[in-house]
Amino acid sequence: MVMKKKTIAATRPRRTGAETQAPAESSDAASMFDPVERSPAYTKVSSAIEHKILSRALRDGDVLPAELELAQQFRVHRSTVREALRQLESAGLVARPPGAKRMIVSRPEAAKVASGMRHALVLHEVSFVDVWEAMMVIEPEVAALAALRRTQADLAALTQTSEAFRESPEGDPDSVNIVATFFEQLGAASRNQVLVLAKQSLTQALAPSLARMIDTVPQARTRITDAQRRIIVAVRDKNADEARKWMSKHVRDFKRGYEVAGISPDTPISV
Amino acid sequence: MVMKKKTIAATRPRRTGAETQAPAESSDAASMFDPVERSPAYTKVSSAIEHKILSRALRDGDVLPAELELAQQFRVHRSTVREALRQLESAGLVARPPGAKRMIVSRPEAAKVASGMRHALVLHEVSFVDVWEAMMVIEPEVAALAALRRTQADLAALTQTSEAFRESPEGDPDSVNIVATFFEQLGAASRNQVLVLAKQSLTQALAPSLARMIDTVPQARTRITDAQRRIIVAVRDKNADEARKWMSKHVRDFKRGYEVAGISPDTPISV
DNA sequence: AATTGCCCTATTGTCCGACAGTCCGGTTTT
DNA sequence: AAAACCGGACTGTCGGACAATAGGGCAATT
Repeated sequence: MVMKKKTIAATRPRRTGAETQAPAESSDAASMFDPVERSPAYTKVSSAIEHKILSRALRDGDVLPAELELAQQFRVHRSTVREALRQLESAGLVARPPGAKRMIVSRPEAAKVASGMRHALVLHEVSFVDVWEAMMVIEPEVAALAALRRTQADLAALTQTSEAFRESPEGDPDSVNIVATFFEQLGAASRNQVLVLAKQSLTQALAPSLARMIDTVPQARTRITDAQRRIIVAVRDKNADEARKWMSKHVRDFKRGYEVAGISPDTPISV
Repeated sequence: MVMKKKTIAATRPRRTGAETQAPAESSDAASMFDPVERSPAYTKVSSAIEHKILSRALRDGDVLPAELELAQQFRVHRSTVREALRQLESAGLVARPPGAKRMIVSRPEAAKVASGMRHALVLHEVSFVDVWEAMMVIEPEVAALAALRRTQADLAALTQTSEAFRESPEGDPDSVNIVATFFEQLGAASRNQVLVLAKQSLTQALAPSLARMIDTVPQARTRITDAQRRIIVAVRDKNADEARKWMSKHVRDFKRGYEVAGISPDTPISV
């Protein structure tokens, strides 16, 4: 167990070196050689594992081998494995159940993906209208689908959420979350995971400024309550057109609210 | 070395045990204590940096301090910093320009976000119809927006791409990429970053199976060519309704293609 | 029998220290 | 001035260490 390490270090072909000077003697505009891809070991390790996960050789819930064992299998140092694991962890492909030692393979949750998208939106200084526009595209259709596919349980959940919103006190900072939940449940009722994923990012991105809006515009609460009620009725009656129509109004109202609140539609969304 | 552990074990409040029996004598279902949050240092470091980036104290293009310096500032070991950096790297918040030493702050590219979403879709075994349904929701509207907002350059790009597709040889494995490019450019023309992000994931997710479909169904190529032509005309004329209509047909055709190719709509999309 | 206390082992989180390979900017040589 | 050279600053990776803890097993206790 002592000499193994030496052997490895000697075997390992100090990765770089012969690559940098190649381009010097290429003919002209069209280069003769493609830049050689030099990727650090931690990337190699992480993509190896990632591949196993995506190809479902490792399935959701499987326990990953211990770091040391991985290190031995890949013939790299444990630190290297750990760096790889951090990549996968932040991608949501592996996770550690609270208070567990080993990592398990997991599929990225909607919230995780959404937050990645939210980061992108924030950093690209996407404006409120852009998000709103996307909502105008997606939400009404989702509502329509939900109306067609909802189960009794979906309906109950929606009703309860709407109830909760109606009863939430005036300045309750939690109100927005309830509104978000309503959207989320509608997504769930649409039985389309893809749309749910896309939607969630939007609501997440919008939430902070929406909160301010609701607190500023007095009519906001009643308008939201009203829209929710209409949507619920449409969903209950499996009336896709109505659902679409009211969701459309509902989302459109958001923009109105922003205008009334004096928030410019071009304000970039923020954290 | 023997009694140290004893002391520790005694001090440590055996977390799990305490929780499980708490509900026994508590008033009812709600447990009395929240689980204490224990997060490793690498997470703390990475969220500290993440926060600085999202709040734009660190802006796109800024060079991060060297690992050693970060380690000193955070008072942790360099390895710990590196683990944190890997997290940020895989989130796309920092990146290293090819052949550069220091890391720079960057905003997650559309492709990055899209691939995160694609992972999620694959692992959740989302079926082809789900993706297709989402496309049916998004793409026509994007086309409509594109028609309204396209510039001359957008139009040129679209035309060129469509041209490229028409000229691509029969079994060319690159054909799908050209189709994808067409969608992407249309997204760009819509001037809505949010929709672009959402779209891209869908096209990415669909691409592999789409490739098979195109190769299997003989009529596919002409139908695609035709649809593209119509869409381009509509976009040229700034005719939103026509653009929407033809994009709708175009996407619907995909499903038809799958049916003809004998691919079940419930096939989960794969890598 | 169920609970509690104690110990051991496998593993993780973190740290130290080291070194080769490479990038970069300045210096010397041609 | 262009080319070759050089030393410092960093990164990538490694070897090695150690404390803390999750998980089990075993024994003492209720």
